[in-house]
Amino acid sequence: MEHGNDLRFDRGEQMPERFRRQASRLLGMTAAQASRLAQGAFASVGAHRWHFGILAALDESGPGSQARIADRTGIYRSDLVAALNELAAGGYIERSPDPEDKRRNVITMTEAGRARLAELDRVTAEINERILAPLDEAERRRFFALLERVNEHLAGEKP
Amino acid sequence: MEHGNDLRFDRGEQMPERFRRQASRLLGMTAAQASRLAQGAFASVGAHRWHFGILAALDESGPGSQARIADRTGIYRSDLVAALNELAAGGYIERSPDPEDKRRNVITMTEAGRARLAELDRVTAEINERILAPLDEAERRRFFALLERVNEHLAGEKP
DNA sequence: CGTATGTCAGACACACTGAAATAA
DNA sequence: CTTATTTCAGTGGGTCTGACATAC
Repeated sequence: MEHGNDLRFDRGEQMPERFRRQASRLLGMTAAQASRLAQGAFASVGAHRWHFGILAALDESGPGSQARIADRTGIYRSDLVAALNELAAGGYIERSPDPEDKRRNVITMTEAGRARLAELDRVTAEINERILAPLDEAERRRFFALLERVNEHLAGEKP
Repeated sequence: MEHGNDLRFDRGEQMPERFRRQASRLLGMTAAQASRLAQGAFASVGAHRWHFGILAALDESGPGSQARIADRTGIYRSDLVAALNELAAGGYIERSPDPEDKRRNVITMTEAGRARLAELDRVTAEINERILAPLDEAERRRFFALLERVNEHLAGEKP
C-alpha cells in the first residue's frame, strides 16, 4: 500500500520537521492547491482566473488603458493581451483606440461584462469559502492580515 | 511615469477591493515571491530548493527508497530522480541497490551530505527570516498554524 | 532623442501525467 | 497477472523577460 500517488499532499508519511517549518514550502503547497481549486471553479463557468481581476478593476476604477489595468491587477502586460482577447470574444469588454493617445487602447466593460462579473463574484465567493472552510470569521481576517503583511513586505524586498 | 515594470507587486496602483479578498490570489502572489527568494538563496550556494527537503528527510528518517523519500517530502518520484542525481554528483548522497528488493535504490546520506544539510539549514533559516521579517514570534506561530490548517484541509478536498 | 504602449515569442521553474523496464 | 519502483519524456498553467513597431 504505502498509498500510490494521487496528489502529493498527504499525511500518510509525515514530513521532516524542518521541512514543515519552511515558509516558502508551506506557502507553495497551499497556494498550489488553492490555485487548482480556483482554476477548476472558473473553468466550470468557462472563465479564466484572470477575468475576475480584470472585470473587478474595470468596475471599480472605470475604463482604462491596458497598461493601467496591468498595474492594477498585477497581471503582466504581455499576459493581459490574451485575457482581454478572451473577454472581448465573449463580449464582456470593448477595446477601442484612445483618441487622446493613439498608442493606447481604452478598455470598457459592457453590460454583459457587468453580468459576468456578478457571476464571477459568486464563483470567487464559493472558492474562498472552500479554501477557508476550516477557519472561522476571526481567523480568516487574521489569515488575510498576516498574509497581506508578508506579501507587502516581500513586494518591497530585493536588494 | 506610472512606474515601469520590475516585479508586478507594487502599491503604486492599488488593487481592486474584491481582487484583494481573493484568497487564492493572495496566496499565489505571496508564494511566488517567497519561492523566488528561496530559489535565489539556494542557488547562491549552488543548491536546489529540493535538496534541503531530501537531506532533511534522510537525516530525520534514515536511509530509504526513492519512493519513500518522495512520500515524505512531497516531491514527485519523477522530479526526485533529477534532484538525487544532483545530490549524488555533489557526493552528498549515495544510491545503492537494495539487496532485499532489487527494484529499489537505497539512498544514504554521506558525511558531506550532513555538512551540506547544516549549510542548507542556515540558508533556510535566513530565507524564513527574510520572508517572515514583519511578523513577531507569536504572529509567526499563528501564521504557520493557520496556513497548515488550510493546507491540511485542502489536501483532503476534491470531491 | 528617450520613453510608453500594445503585442508576440519564448524561457524557466514547478506541478503533474503517462508509459516503459524491471522486479516483486 | 497484478502491483510497485525507478526512470524518462512530455504537458500545461503561471511568472517573467526581451524585443519589436508604433506613437508620444
